[in-house]
Amino acid sequence: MGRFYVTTPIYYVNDLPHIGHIYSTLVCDTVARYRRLAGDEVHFLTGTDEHGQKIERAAAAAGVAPIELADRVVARYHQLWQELGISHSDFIRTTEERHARGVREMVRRIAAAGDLYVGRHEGWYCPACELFYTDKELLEGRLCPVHERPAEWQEEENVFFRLSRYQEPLLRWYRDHPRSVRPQSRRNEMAAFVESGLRDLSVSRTQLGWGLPFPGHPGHVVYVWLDALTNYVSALGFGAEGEAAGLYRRFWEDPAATRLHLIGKDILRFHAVYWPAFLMSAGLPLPTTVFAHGWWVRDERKISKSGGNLVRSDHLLRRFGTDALRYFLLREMVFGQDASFSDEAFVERYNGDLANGLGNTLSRLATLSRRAFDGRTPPPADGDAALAEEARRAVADYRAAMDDLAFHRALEALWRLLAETNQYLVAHEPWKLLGQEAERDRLAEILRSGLEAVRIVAVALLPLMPEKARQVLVALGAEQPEAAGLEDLAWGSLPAGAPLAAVEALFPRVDKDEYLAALTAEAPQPDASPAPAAGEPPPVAGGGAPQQREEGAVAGERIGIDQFMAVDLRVATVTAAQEIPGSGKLLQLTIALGDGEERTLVAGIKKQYAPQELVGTQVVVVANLEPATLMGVTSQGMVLAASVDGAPVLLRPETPVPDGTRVR
RNA sequence: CGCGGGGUGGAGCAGUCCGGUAGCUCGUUGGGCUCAUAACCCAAAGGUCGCAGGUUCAAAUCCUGCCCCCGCAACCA
Repeated sequence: MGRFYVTTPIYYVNDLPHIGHIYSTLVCDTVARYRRLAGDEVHFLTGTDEHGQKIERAAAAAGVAPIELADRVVARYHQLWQELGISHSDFIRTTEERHARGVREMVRRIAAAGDLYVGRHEGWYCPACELFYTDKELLEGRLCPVHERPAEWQEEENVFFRLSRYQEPLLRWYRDHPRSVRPQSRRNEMAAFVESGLRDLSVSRTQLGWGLPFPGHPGHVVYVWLDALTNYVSALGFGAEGEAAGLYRRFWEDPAATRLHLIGKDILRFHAVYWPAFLMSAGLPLPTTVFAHGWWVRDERKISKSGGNLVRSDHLLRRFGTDALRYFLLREMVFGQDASFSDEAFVERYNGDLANGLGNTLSRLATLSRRAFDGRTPPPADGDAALAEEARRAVADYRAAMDDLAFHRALEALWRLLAETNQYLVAHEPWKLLGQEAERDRLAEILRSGLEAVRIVAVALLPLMPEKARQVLVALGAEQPEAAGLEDLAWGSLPAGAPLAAVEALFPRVDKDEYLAALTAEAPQPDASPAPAAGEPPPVAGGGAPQQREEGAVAGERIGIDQFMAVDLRVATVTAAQEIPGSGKLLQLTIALGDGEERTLVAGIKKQYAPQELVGTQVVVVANLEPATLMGVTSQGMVLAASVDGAPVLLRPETPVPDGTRVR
């Protein structure tokens, strides 16, 4: 019995939700449901981060006010969380007044602690981008890399936070609280980072309109991270008076409460360094644990050639249902590490674990029991001691794993019990006892034991696969599955003589080859989203895998023949090819375009082609492309290649043709 | 010295924090069962745990050094 506060990152609204957001949120939901099962008072927060330049720009591009853009994306989040059965208690938006109030209070306290001062931030600034660039980022002649216009030397006054003052306190926090940052490797990483020295942090911006006004500094807005991170307390009512701050007192100030921030590893530093430092400065309690999970990466093996890198969560949801996706994500990732997603692995887990494992086990037991006992669960009987013991062990392992956020191990323990149940059935062959009146008690004992094991698995699955778990419990005659608690993991509470519904397949088996073939055939529906602007990493967003996207639209608008003809495509022979020192992807090519004209060209094909195999072969190049300099080499054109999952395959004439031949 | 992940039977992975018989899923082969969603059960084959040192009675696990692979970024005009 305790209080448990769990948060997702707040997601940046310039991007639609993807698998990374889904995963972070799903994990939090599972934790929240588990703590509720354990009888804790739980508060589960998620939300959106809506300030910042990128939002402002994206909105301008779309011709709407920033808040309208935010509203749209937020609607998508609400819809998705509903589809996924996310059980959050609250959804905070940083554009809400309650949040602004919390931020004001946070800034006030930090200022009162003497941790703010005004300093200068200076550098090369591009007025068009509204961004500072480092010398390294600028093009030759101090040109903006985006606009190729001269950058201006600008000095900006900023409010700084004395982060440097918290170096030692942070190190002490890591050292004295082994669970402060998890997994341990991340805590080491943060400790090393802090040990290497902390510089004060600029916490205001003047270049930005779309943000919270910085108290006491007209013309400044609050730095997005200070703004965003504060959501974890502002949503609880921090900065409010009386009743309105009740949640804050219960969940943040209560020393006995657990405060868990679940995040993706990409935003660890903000949560494990800046946030605790802000809190220390403001005199607030620190989180109990910041847990950084890994990323989903799309594996390289080509399951669907045209599918690109997208994890098609919407497709999976439609085809397999929420709980199947939940199961896969929770089972496949070793929590804390990276994991790879593939359609093949998904179907295999679906068929092997869900259809064959859980579904079929339930199905065979239910059918036997219905036949033997007139459509009902078995009458009271002794349970099998051996299987009960195995269930007890599985539950113990499950609970230890869940307490440790090791979902993959928790599921493993449950599936081990299912396997043991199947072994138990084969060992006792209840089907041979059907219809033998003398063996009725014996049959009741066997089936009751098997069903009991399945019931326990279902209770344990409530936090992980809420809907399917509930279905199983209802099928087994439970009257109020939603009222279940951890105590129901004990052996022996299967309802006796309850009507046992004919169970249709819980997870209908899917033909793997057919499914994968269908995926390949299907056009890759690009899940249209506002293109994320490149640049600084998204604030509290992240929360998981920055999803890799298939570049470019397959088919955009049509163009006229004249537009096509504007591209000067020509055949050329590679006369020399060499590596560019220090480059991992680029080759420098010299090509002959006929008429004795030679050009230098840079191509990103080093990983697929060796220089010597290119010399003497013909390729197709864009001859009238604006030159560009890459890794110090100026490229006067571009080699054409088909891009297969990002790997180039060169286009070459079928038979040799004169250099300089036009391609059309 | 850019950041990160990884190298464990044929494939995909646990196990490494906290040393003690090397485990799971899939696949293969043979057998069994027939209640169940072509499912379920048993058995077999198959592993120098990347390499080299070190610590230890004992190392996949701890320490040191090295090799290789993969993401991301710098760089795919």
